Amino acid sequence: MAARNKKQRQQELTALIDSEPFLTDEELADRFEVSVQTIRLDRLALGIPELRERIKAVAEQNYTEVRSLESSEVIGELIDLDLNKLAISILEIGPEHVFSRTKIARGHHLFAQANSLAVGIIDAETVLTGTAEVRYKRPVKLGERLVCKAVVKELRGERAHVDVTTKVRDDLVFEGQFVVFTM
Amino acid sequence: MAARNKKQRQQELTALIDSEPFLTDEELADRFEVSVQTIRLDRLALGIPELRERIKAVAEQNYTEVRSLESSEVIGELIDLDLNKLAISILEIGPEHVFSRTKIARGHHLFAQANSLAVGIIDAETVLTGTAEVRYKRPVKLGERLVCKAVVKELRGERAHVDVTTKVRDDLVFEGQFVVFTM
DNA sequence: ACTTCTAATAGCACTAGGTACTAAGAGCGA
DNA sequence: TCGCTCTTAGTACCTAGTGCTATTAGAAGT
Repeated sequence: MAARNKKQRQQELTALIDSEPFLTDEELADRFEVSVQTIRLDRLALGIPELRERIKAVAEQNYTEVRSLESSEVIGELIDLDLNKLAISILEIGPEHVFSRTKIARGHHLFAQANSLAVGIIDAETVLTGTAEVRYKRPVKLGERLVCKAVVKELRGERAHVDVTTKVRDDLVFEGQFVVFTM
Repeated sequence: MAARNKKQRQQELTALIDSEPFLTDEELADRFEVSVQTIRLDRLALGIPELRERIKAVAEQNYTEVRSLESSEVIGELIDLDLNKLAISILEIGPEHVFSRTKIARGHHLFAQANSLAVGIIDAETVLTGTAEVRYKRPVKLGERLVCKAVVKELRGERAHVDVTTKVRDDLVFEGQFVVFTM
């Protein structure tokens, strides 16, 4: 690896550990062509914990968060719910939601937020999506907060029509009509 | 903790470590009221790795699973790709994809597989979803293998129409029309 | 040229949570 | 009593560190 000064090395160190948390000080020292001690001093200066703590952090994160993020009933944070009428959820776009190159959110996350809200708004044991028509109005970038609003337009028997709009601040980024069924 | 024989203790040990993998030998010894050495012998006999390896395993699971599940370019396994023409991917429905109560796959996972394929099929740096019209034909259950096929119907300038169908064996479960844009 | 400062390096003692191995005592059936 | 299992104890060693001190290399100031 090319020579660099302290500042640059520390920046790159932060980025590297962020993307590959499973590297020992020794492996890091090899990559940056400095001694292990230098890496330790850098970590100390940057407040980066040791390997085992990093591994533990990743493990604990998964152990609790992932399960609730991907398997929870509603994608995002449910902040208002009036069953069979209206629901609002908020989803903050993090690195796991975006194309790494462009930092633009992948479409299915907006769909997931909207779909799970359209399903969750209906007061029934089992609700499944029948059809959906969605339009992406503008790209959503890393760090933006998606406010998703679902409104029940029609509710007849086991079929419901739900309109969903997603905004960033007052900017419409996504809208869709969902037809969902209860069983 | 109540006294027990070796067999019972080892059974309970397996169960305990399975549900709480973050316990040290010392903590385990306390719980079972035996010496640390006994716990070590038990782990050895049962083939249970040490704490650090257990933590690492949990961490690696998340690190690969989450990245490949949530952040990979195509959701599912890409098994055929003819750019700007046709693409096929396979997604096996696991516990993380279903409503825990009904074991039916949540709609947005089928959408995600279809959407990411519709985007990935186009030969361009940046491709974004414009609109989508999707229909869910029948519920998909835990353990089923979704075979998703995307076909480019029209490609004019920066806009493309992609038809997507998803089947379980020969059974159509999902179909959609996507309009995607290149930038 | 000499001092001063910083960055980098080296060495040592110590820690947690182990592995691998040896040794020894308790309890029990034949 | 012998033989056997189970349990406990102890030692040496390992990894991936922390924390501290001492030393060296290079650049900057005067």
